[in-house]
Amino acid sequence: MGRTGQRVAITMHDVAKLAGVSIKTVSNVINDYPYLRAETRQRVLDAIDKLGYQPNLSARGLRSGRTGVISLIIPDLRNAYFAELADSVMRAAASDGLAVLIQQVGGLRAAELEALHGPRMTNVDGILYSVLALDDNDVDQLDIPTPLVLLGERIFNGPTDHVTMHNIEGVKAATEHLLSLGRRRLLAFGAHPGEVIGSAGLRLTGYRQALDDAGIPFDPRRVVNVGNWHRSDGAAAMREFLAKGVEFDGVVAFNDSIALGAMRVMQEAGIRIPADVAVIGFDDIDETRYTLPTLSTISPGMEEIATVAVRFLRERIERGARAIPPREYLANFSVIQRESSAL
Amino acid sequence: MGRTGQRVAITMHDVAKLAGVSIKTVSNVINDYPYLRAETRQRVLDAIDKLGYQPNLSARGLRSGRTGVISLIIPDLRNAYFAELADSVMRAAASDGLAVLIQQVGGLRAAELEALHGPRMTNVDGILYSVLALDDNDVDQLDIPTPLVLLGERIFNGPTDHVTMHNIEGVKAATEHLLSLGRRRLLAFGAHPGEVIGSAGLRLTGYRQALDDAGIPFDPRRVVNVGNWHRSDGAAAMREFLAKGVEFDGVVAFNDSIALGAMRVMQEAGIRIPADVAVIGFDDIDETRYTLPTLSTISPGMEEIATVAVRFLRERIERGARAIPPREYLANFSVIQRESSAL
DNA sequence: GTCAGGTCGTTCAACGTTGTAATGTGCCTT
DNA sequence: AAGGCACATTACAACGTTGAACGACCTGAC
Repeated sequence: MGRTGQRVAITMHDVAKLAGVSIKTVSNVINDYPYLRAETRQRVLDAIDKLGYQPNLSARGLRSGRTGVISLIIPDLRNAYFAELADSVMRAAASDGLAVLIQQVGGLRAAELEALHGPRMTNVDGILYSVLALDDNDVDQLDIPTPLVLLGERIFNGPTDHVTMHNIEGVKAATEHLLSLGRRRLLAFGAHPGEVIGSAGLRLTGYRQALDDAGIPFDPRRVVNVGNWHRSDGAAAMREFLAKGVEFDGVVAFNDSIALGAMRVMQEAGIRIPADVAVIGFDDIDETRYTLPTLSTISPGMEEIATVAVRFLRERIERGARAIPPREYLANFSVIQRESSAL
Repeated sequence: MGRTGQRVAITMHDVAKLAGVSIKTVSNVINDYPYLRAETRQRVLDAIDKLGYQPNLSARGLRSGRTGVISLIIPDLRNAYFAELADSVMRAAASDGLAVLIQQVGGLRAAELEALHGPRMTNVDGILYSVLALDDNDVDQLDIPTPLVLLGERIFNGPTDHVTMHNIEGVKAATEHLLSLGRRRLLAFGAHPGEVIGSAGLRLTGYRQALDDAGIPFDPRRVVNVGNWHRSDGAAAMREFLAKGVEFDGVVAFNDSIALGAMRVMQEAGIRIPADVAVIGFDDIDETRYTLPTLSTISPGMEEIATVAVRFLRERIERGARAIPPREYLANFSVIQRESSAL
């Protein structure tokens, strides 16, 4: 195999010679071409077995234009939500025989663009892109030849499929859940100032809708900004908020990680959960089942999102990147009540 | 691009024509061939820019035998330890310009073998393999033409590099730490019956060595088996153990996840941590900093492991899979004391 | 004035596979 | 008996790139 001469791999030629057929017949066997005598097929399979032949995927990729690999662009695997998303996507892809190349872009604009436009995109059949840095103004950046399916809340009405969750309705239901417990002074925890679209913007809208519907006045002092959505950011934001002395009896956190960070800080401060403050998060990541107290949350239907996203992408790969008009899919969510919002 | 005619990509030919040079010169520009007039190089770069040319990685991979992709074989991204490992590996690889193809094998023997021997291995420059299902008896399965570096505790003395952590010494230090607090009735939490090598076997050895050195008799009743090492397994094992009524005042858990599951169950049962029972885990996953109480643990030097593993692999890729005799590397560990074992 | 050696660019073939089209077979139909 | 059709296999070229080798030009040294 090139360069230094080491690694001389077995090719179709070797198999063909051993089986006494043409190289194309070997190819036909591998690709399940129907018109093959059973005896010929068997002879080829035996030769493949004997030599331990494995098709060269680079060559196949070059010739056929298909690599059997899709890429998944996400900010960061250290974030439990994305680790779980990656897991779900990989399992959905595996059942279609697709491998997944994960590209961590850390929420950096340049890195996201590179993943979309860089050379690696020539090497994958399609891209699953969980948008974080780009927004609606960058829609033309999505006009690439590779089949593409969007995830996340940053871009709606893009030129291609978009699979996402009920952000507004989910947080609205979360808020209503805390209201139903009699809590009235709820924090919106995780806002991004000025953001309208995007997870933070949409989720804040859900919070406000629930308050409006219940006839409870909106109090901007109870909107807490949290820049990133890791545990440590939630902890820091809560620490700062407590220092202000604004009263509250419930927290609607915009994701689980910041809810857990905040919970930890509240407990340090002697606040009892749920007795003093009820908490609900968003995402239903695994660890919410094992914290003390366990965390109520919104399950956004991640498995469904992963399955549908891979299916949409596979359809675009098979029928052509532009052959299908853009689709929008919203997964079903559900409210999971646990100890942090028990009666 | 093949099949259906859509996606006609720009190739070196187009660039060459526009720049008025041969296609090989374009290749030379891209590959930083030194003997190029600055003016020629610029002309080519301009043409590349103008056309938006991106090299076809399948073709490059076929011709040169290098794809710029390494694969990382791990059991499961839902396990925080492996998600963090994957993150560290990907960042280390990215700084070498390598992409990472993660293969989740769920600890299944067949899946691990497929990842090692299947066709995908023809498509990657090297493999980072975190062994879980195979063991010392399978060493000959590792005799593959692709450069390979092993992680994990299942296979020592394999035919290739092995990068791992101080399991015995780490748990020994963890045990000594609890002993230094005056605790004497320590659980070894996470054993696998009969296992000698492998994380569970080695870590149990560390626990016993610490007891021996301190002259404390080993009590087999305080060895708790935990089949898998997810939070839920730790929770279930602790629930079962508490039912037995065996007294204890410390828990040496063989990883953080089961420590957290166990901690949660103990707290439900009214056990105060660390007042009644001190707890220490292993791995130093992110969430141990945010639980209540925060979890003391052994930091196994994961960043170092990832960096060294990628470096070893890169060296094997560059110099040939067999050109380097097997190396063994053990990362430095440290004891991280947090609230769960505070005085 | 010649030659060695560095500089700059080119030609050619090959990596291993699959799409297209063609070539055989045999059997059934008319 | 000739044509038609389903089956079975093959020859050939091409996918886009890079390694090997070579040629032409220039500079400086003797």
